[in-house]
Amino acid sequence: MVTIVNLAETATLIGDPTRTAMLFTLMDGRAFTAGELARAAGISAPTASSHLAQLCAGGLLSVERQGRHRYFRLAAPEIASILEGLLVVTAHRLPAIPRTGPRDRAMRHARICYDHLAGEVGVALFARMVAQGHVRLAENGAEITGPGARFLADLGIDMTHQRGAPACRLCLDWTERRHHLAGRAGAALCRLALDSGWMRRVEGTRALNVTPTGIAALRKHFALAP
Amino acid sequence: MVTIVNLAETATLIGDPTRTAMLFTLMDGRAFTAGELARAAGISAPTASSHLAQLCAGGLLSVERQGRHRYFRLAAPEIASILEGLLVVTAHRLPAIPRTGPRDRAMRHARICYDHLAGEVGVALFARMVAQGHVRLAENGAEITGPGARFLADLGIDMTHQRGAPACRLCLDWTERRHHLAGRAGAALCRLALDSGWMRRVEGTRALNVTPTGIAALRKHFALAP
DNA sequence: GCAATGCTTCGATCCGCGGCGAACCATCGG
DNA sequence: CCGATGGTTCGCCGCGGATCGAAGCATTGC
Repeated sequence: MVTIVNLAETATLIGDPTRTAMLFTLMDGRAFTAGELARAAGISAPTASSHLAQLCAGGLLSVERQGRHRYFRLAAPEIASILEGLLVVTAHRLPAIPRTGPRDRAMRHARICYDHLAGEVGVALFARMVAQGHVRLAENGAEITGPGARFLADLGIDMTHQRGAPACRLCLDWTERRHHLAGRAGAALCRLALDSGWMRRVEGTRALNVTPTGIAALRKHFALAP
Repeated sequence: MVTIVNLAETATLIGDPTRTAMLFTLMDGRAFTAGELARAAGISAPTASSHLAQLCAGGLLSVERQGRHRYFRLAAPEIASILEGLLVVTAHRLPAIPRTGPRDRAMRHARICYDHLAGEVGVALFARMVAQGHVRLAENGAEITGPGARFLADLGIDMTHQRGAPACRLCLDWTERRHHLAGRAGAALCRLALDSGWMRRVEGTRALNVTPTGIAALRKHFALAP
């Protein structure tokens, strides 16, 4: 019975207390970095790396590289169901989720991520573009729609006849744990925001201050409340 | 934190291949002696005794003394649900599953899951009951409607004035990846199918053979084509 | 460029646990 | 009583895996 052995492997993966702690941390559906999960489980980075590799190989976690970070999340909703099912046999209690991310409010609100916008503003902006049909989520990332290209052109961003880096990349937001827009389009929007005076860099950090001009522009072009 | 450790202990209990084999043997809802489980798992009596003691201490099995025999069974229907759920995740991880062989075909078509029907027949039967308004999907599982209670009464199943285990539970089907009916109603339907000669157990497995009588009955009562 | 940060690999250590044989206890048939 | 059968306890062995420190690789920030 091959299936029995495989099932036992899956259960063994869940069975280690350290790995269980990691899985529990991930049970809210967000993604966490390897270091965050190591701290959450109270183990060293090497041990965490080993555990995470096993969980990925076992199909319980999926991983997304982001610069020097690696974001882990549950590979499927069924994983969470299994954990809840196991809870039926044991006691019930909500897991403690570590508060992570920068303490700086400005950083949370808006910041530069590499060459594009991140934080609450970046995530909300991307969500609006998807909702308005300017960006369509695709199999391997996202793509700009016809109306989206016209919308960007009105803002002075020409996305046609360009090659090299992909136009749209999805970037997992550090503080929001949701995707924001990267790639050439994301970089262009970030340049636009800085060049138009919508946002200004805060000296010495990656944080961005949204100016009154920016608040008005975000409301006008993206129907975003401040 | 305590719950995490307890949950990990439960998963570890399931995680040993030998114990998994025992649990699988017990998944048809019947009780087996320690010696039978030892032979089924291919281990010596002392080892089996140790494993069974652990499974009982972990709340996965219950035991019943009868003379010099000790009969073990799954402690609760939820245990079977967890095992099936783990199978779903494990099967999801393995893309290439050998889906051939007559024994596997019979298992996929109809089988017993603890005390109720599973497989294509079990899933289809539940789907028909929902479509016909006999069962209504609810927030936390499902419930039998008024017409559903009358329908079951016509089949000789009385679901009124009973307490204890819930009437309707949903169980995720291992092979179909959809829900089938568990709980008291599911168990009653399974008993009906066996007692009425609709299906017969295949010796040594959880598979069920649907008899010609059963095919006719499923068509008549549930409008199910074979 | 260089330093700092995040993560992985390697090597070594150590503990837990599954496995069995032998002996022991419990129950049944006579 | 006495053997036969079913199960458990005990002692021991060996392997697997969890852990960490140190070193190495990759990426970012300045």
